Amino acid sequence: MAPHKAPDSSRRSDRSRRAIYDAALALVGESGYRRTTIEGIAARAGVGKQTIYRWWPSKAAVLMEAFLDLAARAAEEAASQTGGTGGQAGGTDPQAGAAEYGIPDTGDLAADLKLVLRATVDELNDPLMEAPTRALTAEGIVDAKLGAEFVEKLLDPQLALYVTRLRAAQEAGQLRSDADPRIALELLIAPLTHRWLLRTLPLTHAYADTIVDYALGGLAPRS
Amino acid sequence: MAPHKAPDSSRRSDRSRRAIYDAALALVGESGYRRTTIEGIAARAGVGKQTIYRWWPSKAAVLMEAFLDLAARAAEEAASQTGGTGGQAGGTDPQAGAAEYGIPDTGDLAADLKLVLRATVDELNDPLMEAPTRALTAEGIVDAKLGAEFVEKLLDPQLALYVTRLRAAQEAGQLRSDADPRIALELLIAPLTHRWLLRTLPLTHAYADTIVDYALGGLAPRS
Amino acid sequence: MAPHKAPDSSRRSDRSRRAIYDAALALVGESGYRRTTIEGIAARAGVGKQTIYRWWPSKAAVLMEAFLDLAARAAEEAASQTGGTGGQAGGTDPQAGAAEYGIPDTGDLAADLKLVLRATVDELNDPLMEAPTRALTAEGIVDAKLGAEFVEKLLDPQLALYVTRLRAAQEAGQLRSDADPRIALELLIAPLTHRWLLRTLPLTHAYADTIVDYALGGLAPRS
Amino acid sequence: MAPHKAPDSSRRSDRSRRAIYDAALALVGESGYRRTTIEGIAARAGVGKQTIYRWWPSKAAVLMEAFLDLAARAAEEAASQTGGTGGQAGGTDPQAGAAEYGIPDTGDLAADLKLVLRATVDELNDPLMEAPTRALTAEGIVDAKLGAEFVEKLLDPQLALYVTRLRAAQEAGQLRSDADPRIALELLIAPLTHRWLLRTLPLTHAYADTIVDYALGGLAPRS
DNA sequence: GAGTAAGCGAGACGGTACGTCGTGTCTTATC
DNA sequence: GATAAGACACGACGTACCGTCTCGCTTACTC
Repeated sequence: MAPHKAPDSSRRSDRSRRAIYDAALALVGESGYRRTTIEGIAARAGVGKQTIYRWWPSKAAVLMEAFLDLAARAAEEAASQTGGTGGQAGGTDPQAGAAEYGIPDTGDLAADLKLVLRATVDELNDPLMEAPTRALTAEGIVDAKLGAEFVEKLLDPQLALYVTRLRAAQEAGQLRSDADPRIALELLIAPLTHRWLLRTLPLTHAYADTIVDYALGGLAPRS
Repeated sequence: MAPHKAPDSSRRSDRSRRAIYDAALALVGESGYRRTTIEGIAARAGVGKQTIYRWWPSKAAVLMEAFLDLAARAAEEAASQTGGTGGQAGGTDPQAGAAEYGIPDTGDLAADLKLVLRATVDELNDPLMEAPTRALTAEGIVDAKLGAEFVEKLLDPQLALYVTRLRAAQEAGQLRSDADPRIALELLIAPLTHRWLLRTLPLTHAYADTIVDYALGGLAPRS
Repeated sequence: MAPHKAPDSSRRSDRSRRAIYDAALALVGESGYRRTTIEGIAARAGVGKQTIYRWWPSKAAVLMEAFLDLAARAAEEAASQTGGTGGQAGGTDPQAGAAEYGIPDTGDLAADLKLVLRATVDELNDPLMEAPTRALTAEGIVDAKLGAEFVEKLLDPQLALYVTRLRAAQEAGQLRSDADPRIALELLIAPLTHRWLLRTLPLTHAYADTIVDYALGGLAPRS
Repeated sequence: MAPHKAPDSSRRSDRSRRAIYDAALALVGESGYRRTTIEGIAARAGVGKQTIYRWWPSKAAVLMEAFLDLAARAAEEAASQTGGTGGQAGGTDPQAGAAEYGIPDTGDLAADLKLVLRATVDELNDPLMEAPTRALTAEGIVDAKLGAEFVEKLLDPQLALYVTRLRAAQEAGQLRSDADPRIALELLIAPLTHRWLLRTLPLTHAYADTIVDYALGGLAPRS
């Protein structure tokens, strides 16, 4: 393998890094991922191309970091506004973003899930987030390495919140005790993702509600 | 607007078309979609570049058609082996591919679904199909037009089979009468797609079975 | 060796070739050879970079050809004006340029040489020719391959004219019969080249005359 | 204008300076002037790039100084071996190098010139000196400022020796009294330089001898 | 059966972006 | 305060493909 002598990150220019994040997100939003080029990002950020190639292996990696940074900043901002500790998740990890404040636990599982899934629907339908999220997801589907990073850094932290909430529901007797929360959560999340990614049918609050109802109640007739 | 004078498809070279299909699929399988180029396909197919540009608007479109052709040929072959009449779907449409023969109806909904979903799992895990399917899906996620074509030509025909089977189940009293089959099906299909696309966790027969059980039985405890 | 599959020169675009010549000469004249870039030439010529890289191995090679072409066109023009028959040199070879019409032979060797050398002085002092000629010469000094081409295509044809004239002088008894014309000519030419290349002292008509006198008469006192 | 605040040369690191000379000469010898880079010199010399930029304006200037230093060291060595005062040139100027010991004066002008010109031929043919000398000369041809420096520091001191010897010859009646020594010398030197720079024909001792004979005796037949 | 028009293999063309290299400036830490 | 190290903005390098174009050639269809 290429040793490639890693650059000295202590001397890295923060100014350039942030400018690159901004430029990358802006360009992807404006022109789409395909038409966004590294040269374009560099030009827009007022940065030499080499500064990008020095710190990132690919355009996708730049976008990924920019995206993570965006989420982190959003979370920080949210934290400073609400004054802090949301739910059960420890507040120090900036990665998980807005979702880190956990899924509420009012005692009514169905209601709590609908609340969260409706929020997810809104987020997915947000035109600002759409372009970069789609780009990143699509890239991850084709590039296994990037996909793994995407899952690890963005998806898994969010899914963990569901696991937590579902376990609590199990203890409260609102979820079958023999159900695997990790799989149960997929029954809830996957249909939304499916519609969003493949654009088969519109993704609405009503749909989210229906999914919760079907998943909890089951498709088979209750005897 | 120049109407672009559509070429006379009656004079089209079938030999070239097939060679392009083969080259496209082979190259995507070998080097990935990204590294596959139109020039590369033309060279491998022993074809002029213009012959590709004449008939297809994009690399993705070439791959899409190659893929549809592959599915059609596979279906044809399957048909000639089983002697023909599949399920309820009329056998003349080559598009729907292998799935067109329908979901069996033995009277046991759960068993039938598990059978079909296990087959889907196998198909998704088939390394031959993996690269082009992923490439096409990813492209469709970013390019709405292509995505629509993908859904219309490949996905919808398959989903229609589920709708048919689920409606039958409803009439047989094995599915809640108030359930929308189009949504119910997503509860079953989406988790598989989710795992496959995002590679979160392994996609196995056991997982398919569990999904069927959870979806039919519901996550909430039976009273 | 790299096979490199030579391009099909019969399909070459003449328009592009000439545009490249013009751009190269103009840029070298305006900004100097150093600051002239292949990208710049391509842009100025309205040509893709690859069109340059396809046909020439280096910037120097482009300039060399442009220069030869310039000389050829100048010669052609001169020919069409004077109506043709120059001196003893056959008029069909476009390479040698203006010099091909030979060195006059009035019977007075010294006068003839002074005439020609004064013309050479003027040519070397012509600011239009200066930049590209210097660039080419300098490049040839460092790059032996290019230098050989320079000598073969530009210098040797001119020197041959001197050989011819000096041989005639020998027969006329105006040049020592034991003198090698090829070497004799260097005594005449080299001092001019020397001053021009190294810029030691100004290069004037008087200097040319003096060189002829010294070379013919010898530096030693006549007994 | 920023006067560029000249650095304090008293604090300059001699160690670095010499390392840079060595690296520059070595690299030019190994890879040619073109492929030699300032970064490469710095790396090879174990020196920061800034140390080069602080003290020299260009790559050519570095090489020029390195070359002068080389000549000076060679002269010093020669001096310490022969025990000292060579000819008429005062021994304190290190610039002129080996040539400073002057052109011998045995009374036989032709023999003395042949001796010196043969030595020059050998020096020009020395493969060690060839690369840097060619590089420097070529650079000077294109860059007038550098060329002037080259002439002033390297060429003129050597030519002055010829002037001295030729004047002596004039006084001894071996050179026409009306001949300008500065021009006469060019008749002798320029042909050698010409062959070496342009590589038209091989540069040999015999050639040097012939040049002396032709130049002294003249090309015209002696009456 | 000759004439003609389309598709075809081939590949040159004007371009855009790639990823790398070197420039000359600047900053940081060391001596 | 000069130095070794090296990040930075910049710009050119030479390459790979893009999508368009023009060449002869082959292959139907038309008259």
